[in-house]
Amino acid sequence: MKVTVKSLAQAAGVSRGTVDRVLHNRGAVKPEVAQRIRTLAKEFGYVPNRAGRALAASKTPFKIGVLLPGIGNLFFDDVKAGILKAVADYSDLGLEVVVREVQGYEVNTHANAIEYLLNKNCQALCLSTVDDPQIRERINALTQSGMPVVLLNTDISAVNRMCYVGSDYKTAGATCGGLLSMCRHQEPLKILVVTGSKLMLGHNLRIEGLKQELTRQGSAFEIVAVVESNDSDIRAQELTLQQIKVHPDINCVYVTGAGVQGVGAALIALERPEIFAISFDEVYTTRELLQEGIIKFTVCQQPERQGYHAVKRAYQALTGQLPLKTEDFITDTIIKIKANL
Amino acid sequence: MKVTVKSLAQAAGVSRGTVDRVLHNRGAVKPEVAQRIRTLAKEFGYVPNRAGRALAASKTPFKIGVLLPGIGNLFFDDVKAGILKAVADYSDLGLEVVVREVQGYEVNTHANAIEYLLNKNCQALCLSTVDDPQIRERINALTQSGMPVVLLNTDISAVNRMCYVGSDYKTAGATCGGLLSMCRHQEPLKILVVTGSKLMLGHNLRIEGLKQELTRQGSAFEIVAVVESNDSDIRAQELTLQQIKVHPDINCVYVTGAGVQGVGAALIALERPEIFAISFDEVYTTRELLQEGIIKFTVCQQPERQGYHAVKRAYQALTGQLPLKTEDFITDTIIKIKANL
DNA sequence: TTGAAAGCGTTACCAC
DNA sequence: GTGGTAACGCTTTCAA
Repeated sequence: MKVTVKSLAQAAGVSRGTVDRVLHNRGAVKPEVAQRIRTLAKEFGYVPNRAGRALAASKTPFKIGVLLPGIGNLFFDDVKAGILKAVADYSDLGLEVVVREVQGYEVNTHANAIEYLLNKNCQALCLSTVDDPQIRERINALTQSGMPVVLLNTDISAVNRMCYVGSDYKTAGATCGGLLSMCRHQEPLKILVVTGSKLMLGHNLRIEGLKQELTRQGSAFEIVAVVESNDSDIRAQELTLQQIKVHPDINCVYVTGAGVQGVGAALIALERPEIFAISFDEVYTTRELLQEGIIKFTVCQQPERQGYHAVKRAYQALTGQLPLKTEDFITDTIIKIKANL
Repeated sequence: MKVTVKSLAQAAGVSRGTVDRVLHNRGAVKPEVAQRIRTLAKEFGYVPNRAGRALAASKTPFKIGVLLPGIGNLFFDDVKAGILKAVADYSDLGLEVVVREVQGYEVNTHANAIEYLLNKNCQALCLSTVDDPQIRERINALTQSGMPVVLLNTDISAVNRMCYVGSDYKTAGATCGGLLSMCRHQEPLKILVVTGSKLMLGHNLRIEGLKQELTRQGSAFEIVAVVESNDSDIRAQELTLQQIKVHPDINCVYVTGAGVQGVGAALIALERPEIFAISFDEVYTTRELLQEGIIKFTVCQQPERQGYHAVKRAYQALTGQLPLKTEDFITDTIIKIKANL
C-alpha cells in the first residue's frame, strides 16, 4: 500500500493540511498531534512523491544557490556544464539554480557571495569555497537552521554540512606516484613541485599522496623544490625556468593546481625533452600538452559529474528524498594519457 | 510562457482531450485538426511535463525491459546496481523495470528473452545482446514500430536503435597500448592475448586498439599467440600455462574478456614474477590480483553508469523528453592501478 | 469525432 | 489549531 499524505492523515485522524504542516514544520499544530503524525510517518516509511510535489509547487520552485570561484578558471566550465545538465533534467520538477561566480579565494568575497545567494531566497546551497573559520561558522549556522549545504569540489575541515561532492585529492596524488613507479626510469626522479597555493588543502594532499606512494613503491625520488604559482601561468612559467636553471637535474615537474600552461611553456622553451610534466585536470591547453608529449599524464576528477551531483544532492534533500546528512560523493580518479583523451 | 497541453488546446481551439489523443496517436481525430495540433506543438516546442504525466498515469507505469547475459558473469552485477539506482531515482515518476538475465551468448536464448520482455508488456528495452542477423532484424522492427531500444554495453552493427550506452572498446585497447609504451621495458614486449571470444566485437576491438597504439608509439612488440577462453577461468588458466610453456619468452598476458582469475592463477603457479598481466574491468578477483602486483593495470568502463544511463535514456524516450534517435552515451575509459583502486 | 470532468499527490490559502 | 478546497499538468473515461 502506498504511503501518501492522504493515508497518513486518515491514519492519524486529521486532515491533509495538518499533516503537511507537521511535515514541513510550519507550526500551528498541537505538539501531541504533531508527534503522533511524525511517528506514523516514520513507521510507515513515508517518502514524499516528487511528482505531486513538483506539480503543486510549480509556482514556487526549489531554488538552489551555487558558489563557484570560476572566474578566470577554465576548470569550472565543466562543473558548470554539469550543473546545466542537472537543471535540464529536473527543471520540470521545479528545480531552479542561481550560480554566483567569483574570482579567487578571498574570504570576504566568498562570504559576500554566500549572502548574495541567501538574499536571492535560495533554499539550498552548493559551495566551492575556502577553508576559513568565518565561512565554516556560517555553514554550520545554515545547516543548523535546516538548510542543505553541499560542499562542491573542495571540502572544509570539521564543518557541519550535508555532504561533500568532489574528488579524493590524496588518492589522486597517490595515483601519480603509482604511475611514475610503473614507468621505471633510468635515473632517480628529481621532482619540481609547482603547486597552486600552500594554503589549498587539496594541493597539499596531492603532494602528500605522491610522496607516500612513491615511498611505498620503493621508488628513488627527491622533491627538489616546492614553489607556488598562485594558479598564474606567467608565474608558473617564471618559477619553472628559474628552478630548472638552479637545479639542472630536475627531470619531472609535478603541477598540482592551475598554471599548467605556464609550466608547459617553460618546458617548450628549455628544449630539454627528457623533462616531462604531470598535471591534474583536463582543460584545453592540458590536452594540447599531452598530445605534444610534454605532459606524460594528467589525473582528472570528473568535474562535470561533480556539478551535476552536487545540485542533484541538494535537490533531493529539498524534496525530502535525502536526509540532511548524507554520505559523500567521491568522483573517480581518472588517468588520462594521450591514448584515452 | 509555459507550453502545456492546456495552452496548446487553447491555441488550437480544441479541448485538452483532443490534444492528448493527437500527441499519443490514439486516433479518432480529424486529420486536419491533428496536423494543426502537431504543427503547433512543434512550433511552440512542447515538452511534456513528467510530474503531471507521472501523477496522472500512476496506475499505468512505464515498464522498461532489460536483457543482460549476467548469469555467471560478475561484471554485470555493477550494471545491475546502476539499474537499481535508476529505479530508485525514477520510481516515483512511474518507472518500472523488468530484468531478464540469461547465460552466455546463444542467439536463440537471447531472442527468447527479448520476446519474454515484450510479453511482459515492456514499452522500451535495454539490451545487452549479440550481434546476429536474427536479433538485428527484431530490433529494427521494434524501432520501426516506435519502441525505444537502447543497446547496453555491446553495440550491434548496422542496426536501427535509439542509442548505444557503453564503452569505446578500441580506445580502451589503445589506452593499454599507451600505458605499456610508457613503462619502457628492457626487452621488447612478447604478448600472449587471452581473449574471451573471437566472435565478440568488443574483444577484437580491444586487441586492435592495443596493436595500433603500440605501433603508433613505436614500441617493439610481438603478439606471440591469441587464444580463446570462452570467458572460462579454468580454460584461461590451462591455455596460459600451455602457451607459456611453448613460448617461454612471453612477458605480458593481455586478457580482453573474463577469465582473468584463471590467468592470474596460472601466473601465480608459474612463479615467474617478471610476467605480468593486463586486464579489463574490475571484479573482486581482479582487484586482488592488482594488489598482488600480478596485474599491472586494468582498464574499466564504468558498468554502473552504463546500467543507470541505459535505463534513464529509455525512460526519457518514453516520457517524450528524448527523441527516438539520440546520440550514444560513451562511458569513460578508466585506468585502475593499485593506487587508485 | 470531440468535449467535459474526475483524479493522481502535494501544497497554499482561506475559513472556521 | 485545524479542515476544506483549489490548483499544478496530464491521462482516462464517459457522455454528447
